[in-house]
Amino acid sequence: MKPDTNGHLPSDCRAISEILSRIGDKWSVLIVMRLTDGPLRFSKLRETIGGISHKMLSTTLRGLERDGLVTRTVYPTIPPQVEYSLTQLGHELREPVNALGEWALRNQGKIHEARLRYDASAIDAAKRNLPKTA
Amino acid sequence: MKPDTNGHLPSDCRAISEILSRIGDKWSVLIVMRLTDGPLRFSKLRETIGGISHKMLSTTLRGLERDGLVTRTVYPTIPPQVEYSLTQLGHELREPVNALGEWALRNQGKIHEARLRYDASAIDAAKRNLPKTA
DNA sequence: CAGTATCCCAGTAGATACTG
DNA sequence: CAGTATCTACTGGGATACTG
Repeated sequence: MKPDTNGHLPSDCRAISEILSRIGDKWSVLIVMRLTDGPLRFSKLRETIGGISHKMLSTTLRGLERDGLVTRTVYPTIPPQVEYSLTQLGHELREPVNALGEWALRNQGKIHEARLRYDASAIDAAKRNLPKTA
Repeated sequence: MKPDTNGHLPSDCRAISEILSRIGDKWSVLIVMRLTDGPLRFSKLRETIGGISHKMLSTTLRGLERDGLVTRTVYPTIPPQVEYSLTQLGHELREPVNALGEWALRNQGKIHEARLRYDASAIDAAKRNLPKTA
């Protein structure tokens, strides 16, 4: 296999792709970020992340736990208490994710402008195709 | 709004989440990586990325173009030729994506192990619940 | 060659209700 | 409180066929 200009093999792209499909879903990153400052209980986690359903929080947490990014601790009290916290691996993940986040923050304006431009020209194109309707 | 330990606001998390949902799909990153070394034509792009359907390549490229990450250039030859290349923004995106990729590469072993552990204990738990069946 | 449109299946996520 | 199960709606993505 021939490395590209960055010394990356094609197979590396697959690895990137794989990890992205793992954390690229709607909630994983949000959960990891929320656990940055310390452990949180299920319900607290759900509060602080707006808009996540009971089911999705449960499902996503199990996925993160399975991949060793999050630890689940059950306190056998009544009513039961369950705490979630980041593992070492989970904490380490935050670094590249933050890098991506900073890129996003830095460039969200440009992306927004690009979209406006694109959508505007798409409308123009549509008008050229449908000059007389309405 | 209160910054977390990294000086990030909760709204930043949304921005991260948003960009991730943009590039976190199955193909975007793969396409960006393939365009690293220079422009490629539609069919060439499709060849080098294994397994992508005609439709998805088209759809994903349009999305990347809309966000200003990719440029589409049409050469009015017969048969028509269309070249895709990264914009400046597209090239800049590669940096944080590579960082994530390197994290993925570095830790894929750990993740794999964590999964094996998790799955093994899940099976054990299942066995405890179903001791006599089969 | 490049791209769009249509059809269709499968996986995903929400709402709701129930259990330990 | 934490979590699972079910049912349903929506969407993503593949196959195919057609157009500039």
